[in-house]
Amino acid sequence: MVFKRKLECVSVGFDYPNIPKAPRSCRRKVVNKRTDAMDLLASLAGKLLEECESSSASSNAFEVNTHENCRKEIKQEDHLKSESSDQGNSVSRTTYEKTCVVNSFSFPDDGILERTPVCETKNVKCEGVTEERGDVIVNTGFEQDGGLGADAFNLEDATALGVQFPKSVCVDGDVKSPSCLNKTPNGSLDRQGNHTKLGRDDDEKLYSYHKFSSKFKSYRSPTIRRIRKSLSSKYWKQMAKEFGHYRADVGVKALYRKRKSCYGYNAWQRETIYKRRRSPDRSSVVTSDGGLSSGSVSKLPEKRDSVKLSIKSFRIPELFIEVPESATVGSLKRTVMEAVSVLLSGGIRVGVLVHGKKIRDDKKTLSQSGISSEENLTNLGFTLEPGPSKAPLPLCSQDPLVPIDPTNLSERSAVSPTLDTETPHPDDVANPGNTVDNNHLELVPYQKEITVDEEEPSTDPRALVPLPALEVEALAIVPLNQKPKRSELAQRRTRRPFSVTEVEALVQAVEELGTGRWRDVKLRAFEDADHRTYVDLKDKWKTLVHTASISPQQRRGEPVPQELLDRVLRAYGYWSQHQGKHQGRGGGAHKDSDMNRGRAVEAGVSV
DNA sequence: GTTAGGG
DNA sequence: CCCTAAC
Repeated sequence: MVFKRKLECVSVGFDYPNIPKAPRSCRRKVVNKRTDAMDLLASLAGKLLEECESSSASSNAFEVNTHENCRKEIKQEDHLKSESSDQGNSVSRTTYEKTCVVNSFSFPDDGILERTPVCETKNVKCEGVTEERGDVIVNTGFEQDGGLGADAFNLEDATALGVQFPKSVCVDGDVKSPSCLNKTPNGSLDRQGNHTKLGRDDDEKLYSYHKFSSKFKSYRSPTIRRIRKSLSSKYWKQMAKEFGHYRADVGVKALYRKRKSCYGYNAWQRETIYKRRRSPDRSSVVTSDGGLSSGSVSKLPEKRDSVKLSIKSFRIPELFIEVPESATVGSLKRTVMEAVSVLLSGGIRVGVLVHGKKIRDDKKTLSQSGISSEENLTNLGFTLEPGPSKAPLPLCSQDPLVPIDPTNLSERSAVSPTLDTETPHPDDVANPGNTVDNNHLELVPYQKEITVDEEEPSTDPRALVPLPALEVEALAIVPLNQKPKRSELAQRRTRRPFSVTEVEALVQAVEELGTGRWRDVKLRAFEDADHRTYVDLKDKWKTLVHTASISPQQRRGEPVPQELLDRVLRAYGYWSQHQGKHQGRGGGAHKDSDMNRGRAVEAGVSV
């Protein structure tokens, strides 16, 4: 149900503000938001795989057509075979094919492609290191030259390409431009085709993200569903881990919401397809290249003096949370969730730490900053700093390293949560398989999602960037929603079913006031019920009418006396025919007498 | 701030 | 219950 509609926006993906249809202003905002950092990170992550692929691919064939307007038509077909051995004993060998088709990429600037690499450092290595500075910490682990495999990632490439032009993501497979959807070769809308193709390999995790304009909302792709289902829980859990106690399900939900409003706001039609797989060593990787990197990779076959690193995890900054002891764990989770959300919604920046010292000069090269084989890089770290990005990620930045100004000090994100210690939150339900009442229905899908495909513990210490997290976040930032309202991340009010008594009072009030004066109804019958807003009353009335219209067998929840339902129907019918007549009139004039009169009439006519 | 509706 | 468009 609810899930179904959300299915449309299922996953994930990096969203890039290059959709033709999107108002410039919107796109701009995207960039200014979390997009900055998240795009960057996402892209970095993406490069990881790119690196992997380029290094393990037995063959690569690209075809890049450059049009005037810096439009790239990239087609890529890879048949790559990769093999590697686990650190353990088993040796896994994976063979897969890769088909990549990228249509129409727009770049704001030609120069970029030709830009020369700036990174001059040599391969360096070190094991995962954690730097803590009170900010968000990104653990980095430099890898040896040798056993990089998929975990290696070329910063140079990433920054030079993916980071700045994250047009699409390609993980081991199809690459699609967000705009592909709208621009199939024949000019027609094409959603199905690619999806279908994507689902062929069970070993791959596919993500599809749809943003539809309202007129496409009814679209339901079986393939999409499948893709959705294939979403492995471990990734969400991974995200949860990476982001502290971030609750994946809630997070997803919140994001859905956020997106939902976004979609309503802009009628975009976009699609980004992700293919995800487990790299030989079970690390999760993703590439983000927008096709551009693909082409470039072929151009820059040999990149010796590069720095390879992997970002193992992200940590959130210090969060201050205060909850009463009586609060439930679920409440605590939500609180943390909210805190994190607030943090993220406030924008984040990326900082680079070397030996615990922040490198503020974005112009410096890595080697100049002390990031090279000559140095002990165990102290290299990245920080995600809270606070609005004051230096929007320039699409054509000439700085390949850290496009985001990392100068500001971290800020604290304090949250003074309002906890409810009432009914356990649906998310607290331990067993997803359990039947839950309507209230929880909406969340069930997520629970399921999260428990599907749980076979792999994902304990690989080298786990890379929390893919899902990035994807989700990347999505979250796409928003065209100017002001990330706090409500977006606020928790939903706890459900409080109307009691028969309340229904009675409501019916009574509506009989007297009609169905168009909810504020009055509120004042009259629920004056002291602070938790009942007039909107609630209106909604309740709506459901009451519905309930009264269906057979008793179909009704759920605490049964409402038939007598009351009859009154509901009666009042409904009455006021339906007396709308303009009585509505808008001053207060209690048409009261019972009116209603009764009307009732009598109705009774005589139709009841 | 309210209303009316869709989700 | 939430979210929005329209008032």
